[in-house]
Amino acid sequence: MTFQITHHNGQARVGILNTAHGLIETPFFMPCATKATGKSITTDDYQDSGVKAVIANALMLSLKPGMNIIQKAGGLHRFMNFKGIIFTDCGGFQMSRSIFEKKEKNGLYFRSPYDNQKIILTPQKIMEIEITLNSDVAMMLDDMSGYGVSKEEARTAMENTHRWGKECLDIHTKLRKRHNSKQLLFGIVQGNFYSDLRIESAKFINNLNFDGIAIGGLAIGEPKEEMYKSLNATLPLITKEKPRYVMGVGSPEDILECISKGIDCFDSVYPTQTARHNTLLTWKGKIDLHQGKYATDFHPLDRQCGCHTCQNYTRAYLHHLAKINEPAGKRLRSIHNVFFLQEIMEKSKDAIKNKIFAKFKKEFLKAFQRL
RNA sequence: GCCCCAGUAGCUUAGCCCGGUGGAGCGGAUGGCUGUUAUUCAAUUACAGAAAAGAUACCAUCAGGUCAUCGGUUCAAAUCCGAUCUGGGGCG
Repeated sequence: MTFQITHHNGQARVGILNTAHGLIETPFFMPCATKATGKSITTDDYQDSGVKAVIANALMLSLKPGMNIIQKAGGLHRFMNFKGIIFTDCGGFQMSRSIFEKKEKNGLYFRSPYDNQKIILTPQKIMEIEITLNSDVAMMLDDMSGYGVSKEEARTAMENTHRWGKECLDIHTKLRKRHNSKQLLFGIVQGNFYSDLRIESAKFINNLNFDGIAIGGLAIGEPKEEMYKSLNATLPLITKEKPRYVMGVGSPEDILECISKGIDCFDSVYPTQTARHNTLLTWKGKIDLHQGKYATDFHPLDRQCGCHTCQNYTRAYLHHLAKINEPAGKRLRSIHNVFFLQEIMEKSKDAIKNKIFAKFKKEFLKAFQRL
């Protein structure tokens, strides 16, 4: 059995996802390892911070170091020495980046940022890449339209996503057999911020035989109400038996909100990117390390935190590292934020098991707004 | 005692010559970062390519100044004039 729900608390649930590299309890949060590493943070740092799963990017890895090197290394896990579970994203999100050129019915066209080579990402190609990476969960190729596009554009993107979804599924089934792989394949719901498209997409993707269902195209700069509106339109149409994944979320507030709606998987650059920009997450709110008041604050970032950074360094020291733009500071900050998010997930799971998730969420949000 | 130079925001400074109520950078404050191509500089090596892209030292908003002091000239002074104070240098 791929996924089993073990506890319920309202819509929120705890479950177990069974993958080629072991079991993982849901809900869980994956920090990014886009290019087979976090930015300014290592695989070890992730593991020491309690990270059980990361998400890497198939498109970026296929460009550098390239598939043959990862194949020679014995797969992505061995290459980056990660002992947990790896999701691979397909590259659909990179449509929002400047390397994206255009899309056709057959796939997405990119330019390599390394050498300007033309890259065509088709369902066939991306499935081959992801099987070769030997990640635990592959994401199908999707067409992600940006925030604010017209309904026609959103519909075209959704239709591409649906067509590619079916193709990915067929190709993946064959490849999985041929490679004797246990890799899972997740579908992605699109539909932009049009509720009727979301509903149509949710029905379509949900009816295909994916191992899990992701909701894509959210957390891309839209107001929160828009995001929740799309999410609310989508969720009732997605089977409760499969793991549900909201791509790109995010902030502690959004994650807790999504958990309460029954989401099981998350990924985001949020903890690491904000850490690099000197915003630290604590149980009492966000800290901007730039602020002069921390120059003489010889307490840990968060007294309740058990992370490597809080166990060993003071706010004053971290402020100093921030002021001199020392890369070591980025690492220490990233470690803390990543650990913090893992703690939120652990506490959320405990709260669901004890049937007090709503209370936990309310108390967290109250405290988190305090600073 | 005499002569020269300097004094503009917490710091570094633009403006002064040719008067029209002060700009910037750093620093400070408050927000923001949500499926991460790309932090900066220098050097070396290898590879790719020959033309794009523009970020992680980012973005947005905001607050700091009786322009050393006192006086004069003028419709108007950071700006011109005089004196004083402070700091630096030189000569006795």
